[in-house]
Amino acid sequence: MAGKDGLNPEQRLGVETTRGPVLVLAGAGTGKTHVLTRRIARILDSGVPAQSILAVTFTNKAAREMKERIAGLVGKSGSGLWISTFHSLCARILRRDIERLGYKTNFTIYDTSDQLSVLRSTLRDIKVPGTEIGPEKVLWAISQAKANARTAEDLSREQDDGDDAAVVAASAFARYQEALRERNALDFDDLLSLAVRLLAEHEDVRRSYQERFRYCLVDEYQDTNAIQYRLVQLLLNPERNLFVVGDDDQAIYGWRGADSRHILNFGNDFPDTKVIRLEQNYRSTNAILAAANSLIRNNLSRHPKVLWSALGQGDPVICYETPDERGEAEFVIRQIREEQRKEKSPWGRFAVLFRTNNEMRLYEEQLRLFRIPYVLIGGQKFFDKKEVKDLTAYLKALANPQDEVSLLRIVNCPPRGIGKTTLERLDVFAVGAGIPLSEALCRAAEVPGITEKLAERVARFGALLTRYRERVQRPGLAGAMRDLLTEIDYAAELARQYPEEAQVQARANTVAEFVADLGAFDARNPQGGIDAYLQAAALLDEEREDEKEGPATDQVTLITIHSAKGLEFPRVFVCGMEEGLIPHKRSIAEEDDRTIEEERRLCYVAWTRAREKLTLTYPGVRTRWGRTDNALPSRFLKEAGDKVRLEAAPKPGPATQEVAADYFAKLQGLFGGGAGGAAGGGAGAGGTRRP
DNA sequence: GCACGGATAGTTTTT
DNA sequence: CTATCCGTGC
Repeated sequence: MAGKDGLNPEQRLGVETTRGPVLVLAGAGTGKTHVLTRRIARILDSGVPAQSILAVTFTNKAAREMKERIAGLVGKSGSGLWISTFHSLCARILRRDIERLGYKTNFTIYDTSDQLSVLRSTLRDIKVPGTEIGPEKVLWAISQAKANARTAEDLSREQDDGDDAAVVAASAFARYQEALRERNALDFDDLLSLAVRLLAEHEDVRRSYQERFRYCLVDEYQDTNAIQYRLVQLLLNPERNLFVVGDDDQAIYGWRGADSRHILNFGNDFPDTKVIRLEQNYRSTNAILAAANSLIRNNLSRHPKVLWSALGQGDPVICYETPDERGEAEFVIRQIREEQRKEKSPWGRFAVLFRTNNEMRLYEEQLRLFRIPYVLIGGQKFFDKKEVKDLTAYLKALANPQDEVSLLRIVNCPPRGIGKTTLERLDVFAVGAGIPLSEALCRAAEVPGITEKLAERVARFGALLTRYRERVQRPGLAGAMRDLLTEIDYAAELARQYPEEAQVQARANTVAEFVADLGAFDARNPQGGIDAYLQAAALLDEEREDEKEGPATDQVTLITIHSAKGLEFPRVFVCGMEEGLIPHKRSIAEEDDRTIEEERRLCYVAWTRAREKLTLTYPGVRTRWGRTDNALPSRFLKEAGDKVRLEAAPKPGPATQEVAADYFAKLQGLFGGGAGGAAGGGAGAGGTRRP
């Protein structure tokens, strides 16, 4: 029952309660972003300056959306608001005062592969006895520790559970951290933990932020981890105008250290908390909500809520069993095709949700077969592509001379004949002289054991870096990059690396895109600043495809449940509703109620993405890694009781016979008559990929 | 330094 | 099954 201000009574309470601690329990689709943005607008209206308000989100997308919606509400008076992700907030704080922690302000942000190469060399150094544990697992444990606000000492004190990775992590942690510091580099977790350390240890810094941010708002509070929780506490001043929004039923990032106890115990942290429950859902039909409600009721640790909607009963939720996973994909895509034709429904209304990325392959195949436009969300990110990594490594090495990881990445890209032995000698020399490796390159002639010819090659590379190091400090990054690409003849390097012309072309396009991205940055930032660019690049995952997208794009969405959180679609299919996937095998193995509850929440998130109609499917048998196993319907289907009907998927009727013939013709066309070939990778029949 | 072959592991992934 | 990583051999 919305008032003329467009708010229902609970939402209005959330908007108007601007003082003191407030917890908004916002069920799926209950308009929490609406409340957040309206509340910020209200605070601004009351005369509070924009720079006194801080709103923190988890994703860039959420931050962007919030900014846009506030701009729509208050226009220019919203400028000066701090609306950012946890990570970019911390990067901003650190950029200003990180020197107090022994880093320089031109620090580099390391991604996972950079982290791994640091860790690999750390592990090599300490040679932990009898460990065949992959560095990935160790890195995972270290990251987990940082997210949980644990120090290296905590970790070595706690290694009781017989987890090998944790034991190795305990001994490697401190040295890994020191290696990062030597390289003047931070990993993603450090952005948070160092910002927290800065605020905790330096009262004047803490004070200045506390005085500045008189109103703090946190979105998706159920996903905060220990370090984020501490950050929020440190920013809070005695006024404690803290407003958190979240839904404990949608906490699905426990495996990354998120702790839903933060939202469950918020009232204990602040005994005078005002709790507001948003239970009116504006998204889904009651058939969908009834199924979701019956499911989530089975979780014990939660704030009880029951969603309802005024949108009518709607179509029943049905779960279809198909013979196998191929039949499942065929069934779902056939369903989409028929509905699209019958109801003249745009493709963009449909989304297919999966537990894992690799389930999507068969669906892609089907979509291509029928020339249906689709978008696959959650594939390889722009900044994860090899070419982009190579080029950013150049920029990183130029920006931060201590960044050895990036330097080692580019030293032989393209190959310069500088081998392992040479690099070792250079390293020994650098350590002895107390200079960074990048500087040692220029003095290769002084390094013992390096032949004159080799030394010249090394020095030439060193000189190249020195030259561009100066250049990138000035504006015009795109121009610098273009010249650099020409100078190192990166085009030839691509041709050398990839035997197929199409591959070379695709990679070259990515490179062009990267240069264009630099150009866009130059335009936005006339003063230049490579440090600013790299920081933005590390924290913003580029969604340039989105800009072009607009209303013209009309495509079916294939997406994992995790990335679908926060999104909604009129017509949703959730596939692979079987034991072993939802809930996942590894969660079942842990036989811990908490993990099974998280799986249940994941399922809940999936189901509540649907506006009009929700359909579930699972295959009777599934072939995975060459092994065919019977699949059992997910326990969650039974938990939903009669709110989800179980049926066998109907076979294609006679009406679809002609389509089947067409299908076969296309199949032959695709494989050139021979069956069983590769479906052809890369961008083909209109499928697009986006981060 | 590079190319190839064998071994290995494969849930989710906001930054 | 397949993508990726590591080690070996040239």
